[in-house]
Formats: sequence, C-alpha cells, structure tokens
Amino acid sequence: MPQSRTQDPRAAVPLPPAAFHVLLAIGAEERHGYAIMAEVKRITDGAVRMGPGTLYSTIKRLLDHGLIEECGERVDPLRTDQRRRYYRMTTLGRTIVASEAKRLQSMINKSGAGTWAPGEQH
Amino acid sequence: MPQSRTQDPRAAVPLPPAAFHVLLAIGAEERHGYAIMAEVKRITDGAVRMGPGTLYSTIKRLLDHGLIEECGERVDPLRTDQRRRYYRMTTLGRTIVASEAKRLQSMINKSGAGTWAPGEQH
DNA sequence: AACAACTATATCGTCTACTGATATATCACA
DNA sequence: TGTGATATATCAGTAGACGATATAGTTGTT
Repeated sequence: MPQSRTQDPRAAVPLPPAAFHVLLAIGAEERHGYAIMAEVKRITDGAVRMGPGTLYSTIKRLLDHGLIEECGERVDPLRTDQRRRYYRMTTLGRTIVASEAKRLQSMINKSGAGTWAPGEQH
Repeated sequence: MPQSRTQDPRAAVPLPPAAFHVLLAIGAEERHGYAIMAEVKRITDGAVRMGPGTLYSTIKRLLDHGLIEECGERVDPLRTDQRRRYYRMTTLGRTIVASEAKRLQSMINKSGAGTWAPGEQH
C-alpha cells in the first residue's frame, strides 16, 4: 500500500539520487537490471558505479511506488535469456523524473555554478 | 583528518544532495546557517525545506572536508548578531560543486528528460 | 525592564537510502 | 563439461537525511 506518494508528483520530489539515475537509464526503452547498471555508468561517464545492492533495492522501491513496471511477455529477437526481467517507465514515472530534472536544471541555472570553476585543475 | 576525499575532486562526486544544496545556497556570498536554510527554500521554489538537523550536520561535514570555511572577523554593517556564524566556499568547494553541476547537467542533457513529461497534470 | 515573538545554532534518535560482499543460477563458448 | 561472463537477489553495515527538541541571543512593544 505504498501508493501514498503517488497522489501528487511534487510529493515524490526530490527523488533519491539512485532512483533518478535508474529512471534516466531506463529512459524511453525497456531495460533489464544489468543493462541499467551499465547504462548508469555510461550516462555518468563512469562517475557513478551502481552496484547490485543499490540497483535492485531501488528497482523494488520504484515498482512499489508505481514509477516503473515490469513488462512480462517481452521477447528478445536475438537472444532469449530467461533470467532477464525488463522494466519500463510508467506515465507517473515519466512525470516525476521530468519534474526532478526540471528542479535540478532550475537550481543549476539560478546558481550560476557553471561559472565558478577556477579552471581545470591539473 | 578526513582530508582523504580532498585529493581528487572526482572522488567527492557525486556530492550528497544536501551538501550540493548548501553549496549552491552559499554561492559566491558569505552566509550564515539560518540564511542558508532560507536560500535553499528560495532556490528550489519551496520544493526543498531543509531543517536544522540536515543543515548543521551537513555544514560540519563540509567544514571537515574543506569545502567551506568559516569567516571569522566578519562585521555586519547594519546589525551585529553575535550568534551568527558565516561561511564561504573554498576553492576546493567551488571546484567540486561545479563538477557536480556539470555531471548533473550532462546527465539531464543525455537523457532528454525534459521532453518526456506528458504535459502538465491538472 | 519585562515580555513575547522571532532569529539562530546545536544535538539527539530514528529512519531511509546507499554500499560492498556474497550467493546462486543461467548463458555463451570452447 | 567446464569456465567465464551475465544476471538477479539478499544481507549487514554505514552514511546521510529528517523531525523534534533544547537553548539562547535579538528585536520590538508597552
């Protein structure tokens, strides 16, 4: 019954960082856990390396809260790996991740953080 | 001496969200704790309300890690409130917050999260 | 000068979330 | 058939976030 957060998208923002990473990694695709790990690493240029502990507990929470859902009958044309469990974002998930992205973007813009760096450190 | 994280800016990224909020709130100014709370609320349009528990424990950590420093001899021209303790970012702090902002910005850009929203919910 | 309301810092216990280690099983390939 | 990569799952330990509470200085009013 953890549907309480799902009433108002604003109530779920700020999103925990790991949840945000997972949602961004899934994007518009249908991805399985292991692919999400790799995608997080890729998207963040290796800065974020998400282990299985963080990944699967986050997936569980996102499922519980209705931000993602498992797509059952999916068939991979090239290879059929029975272990894989594929997930896609729900409409709610897209709403919330967009809201979080907007919040972060707004914060970065207001701060002018991009202009503070005292040059590249060598 | 938790200076271990301070060797390489990349090692301190990702920054804990509260730490990122505090650094952005301080910005190029010299601010005291209570003003940081208000500034975080303002910057995030009320979406993030940071209580004293999060604030002061975060300030302590940022001091320990050398991302901010206390400015001692500061005199406020209009009012002199002896309780206030003012903080400013260090060069290291500016480097790290800029690095984190860059990382988040890059992630948002790559994901196209801004275009996912199924319109404003009413 | 006494009082109330606001400002400001500090700490405590609790809970959520993150992390690394470990386990187990399946798949690809030789 | 075996070994290395892929894939999911769970657990214990810890860091970080949060709300409540405490304490005290400051401002303004009468």
